[in-house]
Amino acid sequence: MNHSSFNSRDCGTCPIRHRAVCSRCEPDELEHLDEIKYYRTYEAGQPVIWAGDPMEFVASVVTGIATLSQTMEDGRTQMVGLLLPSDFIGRPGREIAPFDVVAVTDLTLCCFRKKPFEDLMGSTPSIGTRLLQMTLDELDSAREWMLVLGRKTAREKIASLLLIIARRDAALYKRLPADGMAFDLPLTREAMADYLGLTLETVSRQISALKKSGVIQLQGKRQVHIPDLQRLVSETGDDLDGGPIF
Amino acid sequence: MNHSSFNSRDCGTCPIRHRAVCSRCEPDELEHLDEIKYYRTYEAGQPVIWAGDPMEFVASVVTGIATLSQTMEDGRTQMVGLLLPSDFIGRPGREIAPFDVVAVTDLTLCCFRKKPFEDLMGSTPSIGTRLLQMTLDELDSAREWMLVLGRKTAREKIASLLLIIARRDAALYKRLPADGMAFDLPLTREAMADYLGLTLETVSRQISALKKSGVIQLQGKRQVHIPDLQRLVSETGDDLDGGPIF
DNA sequence: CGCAGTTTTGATGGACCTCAAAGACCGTGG
DNA sequence: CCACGGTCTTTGAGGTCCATCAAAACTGCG
Repeated sequence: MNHSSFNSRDCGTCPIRHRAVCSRCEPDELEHLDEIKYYRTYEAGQPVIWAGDPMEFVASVVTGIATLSQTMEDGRTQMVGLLLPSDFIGRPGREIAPFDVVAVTDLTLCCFRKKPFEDLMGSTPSIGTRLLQMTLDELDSAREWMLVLGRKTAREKIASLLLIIARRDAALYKRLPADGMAFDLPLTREAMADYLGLTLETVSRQISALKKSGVIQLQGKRQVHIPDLQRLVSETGDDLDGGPIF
Repeated sequence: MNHSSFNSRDCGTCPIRHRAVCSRCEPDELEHLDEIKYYRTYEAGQPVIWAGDPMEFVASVVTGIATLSQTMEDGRTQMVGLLLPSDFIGRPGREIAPFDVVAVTDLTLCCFRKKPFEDLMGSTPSIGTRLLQMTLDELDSAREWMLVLGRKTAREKIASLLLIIARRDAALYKRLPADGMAFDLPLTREAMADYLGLTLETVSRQISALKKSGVIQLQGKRQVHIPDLQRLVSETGDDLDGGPIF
């Protein structure tokens, strides 16, 4: 995957133009956003914000992946979100960041200082509307993930994560997820463990087990091949007839 | 606790007037809402919506408590939210309910048919703004709960739940949570287990253990007394110096 | 090659689940 | 009043899944 930084400064050619918080904006509204936006880049592994820090800006992920996570005093950590291109970071009306944000791959953000963004939101309903829609979707996703964390077995958790990544990967390339698809795992075993509420050893063992039973195939440590998507779905424990896979 | 149904039809005396989705509305805006609102009541235990059902309305909880939950085919269930007075049910722009909603106590909802509500949202920015704020708060809560589900021990989970209920109970009566406070547990052991990702037996055992070590005292099965709030906080595993308790 | 970071694999133990039964609580009806 | 049934809760015994501790294998890189 190519995570080279995003160079264009033109919203018209922006890769997340049609999905991000600005996607509902008219050309004249976009101009206002354009005036106050600026880009920031982070290398893989770099922190973007620590929980408790004051947040001077809000931002959209343009390219790359970041994680949103929480850490307890004794070091236990739980990832609470995976931030992909078009996802929004920060919230209007909050001074302090509630969670850590860390770049997993090289990362480009389209940033807005908080105050000007809030002002613009007041005068541009389409931004608030879109942000509400995105936030409601995020809330549904978070609640679905609560089922994974609270009730699924380690094997089901791994299958659920693989399916999510497969779907997002397919969406990124504007295809439907299908049999025979392959994708890169953008996360280390430890990051997967933090997402799933497991240890990295358990993650490794369950991935090996899924490989052994033929649900997935691996090329190296990170490249995953799905021979039978329905098989993977059934391993998640989710309802099979719950509508379309995507 | 008295969950007698809410009788008044006047927004001015509505108990959730200052916290619900309508809290930012001006008097004239409130009139429009008033015209399209209607009340529905449910008895304890009754379902409000099943996941997959079409949703004809959105609503605010006026009195009582409801749960938002998800169930797998084999019966494993996970509660994903606790709906208290002023909380909002449903979302504009979605046809199908993603989760089950069940009344835990007797429940009164202030309902709006979806289409008129959406129309009103378009012309009344203060509703959308407030709904965005509430949704962002809900999202933060959901993410905090993910840490509980993914990383906390059974004992820490119980303590976390008791603390949340203690805070909400204090907020309801507009007091600060304090030493010596007492409150009713509105949930059965099974409902607590579904919230915490545990079995009801484990919930029962851990409550007994907390009682035995003096962190809580019980009057009957449902009345809880907290002799030392800091003690309870420290049992949650959360950061102690993380700002005010409430 | 040697080293650091990541992943795999193994051995062991413990936290929590499962199955089972008894006890507490509460409303109903004899 | 007390017996009765239903629901909720507690307690016990045993098993299992996953965490923990430990070490080896793999990967990429100077």
